[in-house]
Amino acid sequence: MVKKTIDNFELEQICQSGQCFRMKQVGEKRYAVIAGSRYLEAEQQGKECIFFCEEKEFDDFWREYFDMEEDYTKYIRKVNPRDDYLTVAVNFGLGIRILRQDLWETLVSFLISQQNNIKRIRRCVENICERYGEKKSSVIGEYYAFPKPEALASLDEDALKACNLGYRSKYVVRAARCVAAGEFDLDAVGKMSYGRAKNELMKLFGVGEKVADCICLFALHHLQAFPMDTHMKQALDAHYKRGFPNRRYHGYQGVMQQYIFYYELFGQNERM
DNA sequence: CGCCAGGGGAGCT
DNA sequence: AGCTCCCCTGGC
Repeated sequence: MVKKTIDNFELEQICQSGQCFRMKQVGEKRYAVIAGSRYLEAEQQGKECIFFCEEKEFDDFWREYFDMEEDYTKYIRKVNPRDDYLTVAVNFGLGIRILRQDLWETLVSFLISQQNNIKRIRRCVENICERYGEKKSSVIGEYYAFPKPEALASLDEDALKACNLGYRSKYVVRAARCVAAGEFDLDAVGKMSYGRAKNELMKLFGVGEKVADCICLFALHHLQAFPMDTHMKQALDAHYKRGFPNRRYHGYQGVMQQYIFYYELFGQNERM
C-alpha cells in the first residue's frame, strides 16, 4: 500500500475523462484500473491518494502510468486569463492527467470508439478481455488481462461482433493480424516523433486522423496531439471562431483538449 | 416502427 | 477540403 499526497490529481476525473476504458469506480471513493495484465485499486480522500499495491509495483509502473512525475500547474498557469471559457474548463478539471497507456490496448480501444459512446466502448473492451484475455487472479479478485494481438489475429473478421463491436470488428481483427505478423511494429511506432507515429498509425484500416491523435496522446504521450471529435468541433465553433490558439499552447495542446473535452461532457451544470 | 446520435473512416470528386 | 456512404447499437 502506497500513500501519496499530490496536487492536480483526481482519480474520479481521470476515470471519467475517457482515456482509459478499463478504469471504473468500485466504491464511493475507490477506483479499479486494469492496464495490460496489471490490476490496481486506489482510493482518494482530498489530496491524499492510497494505491493498494507494493511500493515496487507503484514505482515500476503506476507512477509513470498516471503521469505523476509531471507538475500540471505548468500547463494550468499558461492558460490565457482573458480566455474565460478555457479558464472555467481547466478549473473544472484540475485533477485530469494524461495517462501513459499501452499502445496496443489504446489502438484497439480507439478503433472501437468510432461512432460509439463511452459507456458502450467500455462494455466492448470488457467483452473482448473476458473472452480473449488471460484470466488473472490477484489478492482482491479475478480479472482479465487485455488480449494480446496473437489472440485476436486468428479470428474471423466478424468474430468480434459477438463482443458488441458491430462493424468495427474487422478493424480490430485486421490490426491484430498486422501486428502479429510483424507488418506493423508497435515498438518502432513508440519511438517515433508525433508526426511520424500519427502517419504510421493512419496506415491501419480504420484509423483516421482523430483516432490516431487519441492514440498519440493517450498512449505515446505526444502532448501536441489534439484529437478533433464532434464534441471538440462544437466547442471550438462556439468559443473559438478563429480556431483554437494552437500557437499559444504549442506542444501541449492535447492537455488543453482534455480539459475542454471533460468540461463539455460533465461541466454542463456548472455553465452559465 | 422510424429516427438519430454516439469521442469516425474510407472512398471519391 | 468537402461530400457521400458505410452500417452497429441503444435510446427515444
